[in-house]
Amino acid sequence: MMQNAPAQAITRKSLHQELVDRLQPLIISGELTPGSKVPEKLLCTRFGVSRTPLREALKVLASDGLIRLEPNRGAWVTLVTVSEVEEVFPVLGALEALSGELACKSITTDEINAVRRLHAQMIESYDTRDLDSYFAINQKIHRAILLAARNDTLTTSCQALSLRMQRARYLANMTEGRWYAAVQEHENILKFLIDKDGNRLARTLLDHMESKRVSVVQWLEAQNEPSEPA
Amino acid sequence: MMQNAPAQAITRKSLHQELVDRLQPLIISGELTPGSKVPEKLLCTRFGVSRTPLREALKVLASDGLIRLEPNRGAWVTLVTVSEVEEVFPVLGALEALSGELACKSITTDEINAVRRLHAQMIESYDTRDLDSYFAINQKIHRAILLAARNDTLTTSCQALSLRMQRARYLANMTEGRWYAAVQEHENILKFLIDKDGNRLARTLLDHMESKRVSVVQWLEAQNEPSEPA
DNA sequence: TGATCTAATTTTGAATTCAAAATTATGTCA
DNA sequence: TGACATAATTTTGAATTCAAAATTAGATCA
Repeated sequence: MMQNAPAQAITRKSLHQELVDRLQPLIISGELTPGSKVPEKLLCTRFGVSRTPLREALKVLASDGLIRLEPNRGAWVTLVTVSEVEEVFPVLGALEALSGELACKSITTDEINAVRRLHAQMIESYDTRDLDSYFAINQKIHRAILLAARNDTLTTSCQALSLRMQRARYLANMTEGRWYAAVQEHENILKFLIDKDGNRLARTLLDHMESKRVSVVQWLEAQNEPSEPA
Repeated sequence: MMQNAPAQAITRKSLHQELVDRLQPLIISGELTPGSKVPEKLLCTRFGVSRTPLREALKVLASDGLIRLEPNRGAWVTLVTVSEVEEVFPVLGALEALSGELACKSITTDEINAVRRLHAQMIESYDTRDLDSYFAINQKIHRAILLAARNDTLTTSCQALSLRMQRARYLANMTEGRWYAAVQEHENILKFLIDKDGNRLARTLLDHMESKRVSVVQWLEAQNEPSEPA
């Protein structure tokens, strides 16, 4: 069995890690429906692997909070709840603030220029109201600052929590007002980064995250009560 | 096979989770020698399980940074390096600071009193120079504050990073001077918690962590160059 | 009809098996 | 003897197998 390789068969490096990397986007994009059961058999077929490495990957994803394992009942894609958002954003805020602080100490001129370019592109996406592009570039900016902090542990922790929140991100269609405010916040982020003003950058990133939290929670709450028309 | 249960056989709940919980202490205590290979076969025998659940557990521990998986070469117990300590402590500092801030908002009188009692016990351990007991109670205090913050995500993140640093903790036999200073810091921690002064508590926890970082790094560096007698 | 119990089926958890890779042991030749 | 190549052994990675648990389907009876 398993002689003729299926469509998306995997070969390189550790299989379970490869599977973790492949499953994450499926969860974040919502291709695996939040709240639904993880279709173990289907995924095995899709990736052309047996249950053993897939289940190893599920254990890792569970420890990252992207899925939940119910003993003898299988794996379930976790839902982004209001209480989870209320929990994760403050932590993410503290970590991003730290990343800003550290980045100001180690960032190079080239890296600052790279962020400058990303910022310009992001403004362009804002002007043309291209939300997908805006989100993608936004992410890159935050990641660039994170990498400039030169702290792998920080990077890993941030990324893990970000992933969980990205499940909400793709839904959170911002209001015009919030979007404008976010762009203003990013102007300050860029400014303080250029100035290498760690304190102010940290504070701005924290506030930025807090605003995002409010916005995501509002959106989630609106979603949860569509059946209450005054 | 596996009919007659071995010495420490496991039965309840998810086997891989149980194994994660059992392996963590072995790693932190140093019973599994840092830098050495994880003896897969031996552990299977010891816990009376097959390789499948054990290997699942190893994947999870690897994603927590307690072990390192080398494809086709097996699992290795990670060493606590200076660069890792330099990375993890600042992150842990930011998270503990946040925990202090949040704790001041939600902690109950009962919980404060519990911390007060723990503090008194810790002072007792200090007076009798009982390092093991001191460490254990110290941990409990930090954990009590963490729990008072009412943020599971924060708790989980902190615990994970703390675990990694505890591998160093059990070695880091503090100097008399550092120990005294740490106790003073804890006096302030208790004071600001009672006052519910979030800002000052956060700042103190951050400084406390920074002092710890310096102390652990010094100790590690002393360990690494025992072969340079001036 | 519908509630409840039982049997069949599916899914899950974990042991076992098997092939591939790495390690160790052995043999050869300078 | 000692460097190198080759064979035997062990270890690893992943598929398969098998028992236990959960789910579903079907039968029984009020």
